[in-house]
Amino acid sequence: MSAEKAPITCVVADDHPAVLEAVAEFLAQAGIEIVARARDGEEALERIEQRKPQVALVDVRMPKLGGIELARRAQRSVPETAILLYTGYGDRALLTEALDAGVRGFVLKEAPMDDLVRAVQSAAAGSTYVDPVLAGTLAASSVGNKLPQLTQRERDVLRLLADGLSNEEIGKRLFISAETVRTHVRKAMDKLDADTRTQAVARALRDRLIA
Amino acid sequence: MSAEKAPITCVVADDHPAVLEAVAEFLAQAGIEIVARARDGEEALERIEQRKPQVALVDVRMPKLGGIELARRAQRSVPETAILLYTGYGDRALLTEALDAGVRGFVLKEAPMDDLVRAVQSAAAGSTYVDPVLAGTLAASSVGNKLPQLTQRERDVLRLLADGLSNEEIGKRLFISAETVRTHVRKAMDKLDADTRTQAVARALRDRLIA
DNA sequence: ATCGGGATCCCCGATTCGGGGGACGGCCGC
DNA sequence: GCGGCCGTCCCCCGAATCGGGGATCCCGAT
Repeated sequence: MSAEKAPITCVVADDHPAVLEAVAEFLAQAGIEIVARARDGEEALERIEQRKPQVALVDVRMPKLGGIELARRAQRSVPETAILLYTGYGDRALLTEALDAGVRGFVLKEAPMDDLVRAVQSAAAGSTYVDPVLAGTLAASSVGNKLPQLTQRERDVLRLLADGLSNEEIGKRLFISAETVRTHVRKAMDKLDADTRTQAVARALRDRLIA
Repeated sequence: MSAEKAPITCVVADDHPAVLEAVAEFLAQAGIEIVARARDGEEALERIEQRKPQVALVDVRMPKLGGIELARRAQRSVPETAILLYTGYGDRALLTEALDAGVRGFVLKEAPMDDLVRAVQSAAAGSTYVDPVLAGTLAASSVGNKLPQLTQRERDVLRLLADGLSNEEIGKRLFISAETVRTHVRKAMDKLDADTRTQAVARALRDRLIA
């Protein structure tokens, strides 16, 4: 018994043609059956729902529908498909967000391509593959290093703060008093462990808590 | 006369193995001679200086040495090599910075791979290739929409500001007075057209003027 | 040689911020 | 039903910031 079991079925999605081709080609040569390719999130979701592959290897950043949201939806409609994220970088926010979106694995684009095969095989086998580098990040974040949870209101305020509005102006915009804005800002600063409102905004931006 | 002129020589550099393979493979099939491949900026620069290819297709973000800085150095040591940037996205900051770094072209990773060939050929022929999408951005930015140029000092100050330091603390850190810090902040605010220091930091972060 | 820009420093008055406190209603979960 | 979180609003006070001036020095470009 060697190469004669049914091949793993896989959908590949990436908005970069080069990546899409390379990945699909490589996996195919490794004996994995590429049942579909997609260039954006929506297309990927369609293909996954149509073909119900064992594995879907998707880019995180794609037009129309990002990898995370794609995973979230595919999780509901096609739970038997394991979603693997193919990402160029990994920060805690992405990691944790993807985790509870039901993602079954991470592969870094910097990693050797052989890792792709291992990841796909792991995912198909039901286990989870996480890139070693990301695993480190993950470990660090689970050892008490969880990133703060901002409320919607706090994000609203920080967002406007980042746009240069004063407390007063933000209050007018959100139909609340400047005092309340101050409260939100201070609570956000507290959560973000920031000494100044500016630092709070910078941290929120860097951690992608606000856009 | 068709396929029998000397092939264009090209170095390809990308830290993502998938991209590196795909691009090199594709260009090779298009009759372009790939004289070297590199996985990071330093390696790329070495290869370029050794092989002096007509074209070097390099990723913007690479370990050790980014594409822009690579272009800047290669421009001095090997001016006969045309540097093509292969980038996943294009914002004005990147575009303008790359332009005066001597970059000879841009290709988006989202673009069809055939564009790669055209870009390489254009670059080899001495002209400049810019991805249509980026060309749009470029046009928009040349119609008075140029993004601000911050001085090193201004970036330093904004950087520390983003870390929550006060003027006083920044001054201590940079061995200048808090008053001078204020001046830099105000000039940066001025350039960034920001109403508050917080907005200045947010804009600088978003436009990647500071990290 | 002049001119501009960058970096440095200073003063002022008005406003805002940071950090502390308290308060009230609503909603959700236990 | 009660505690806890969220969102809202208010007070005080000292410190910092804002926006507007002006000033000096040096270097590189013209």
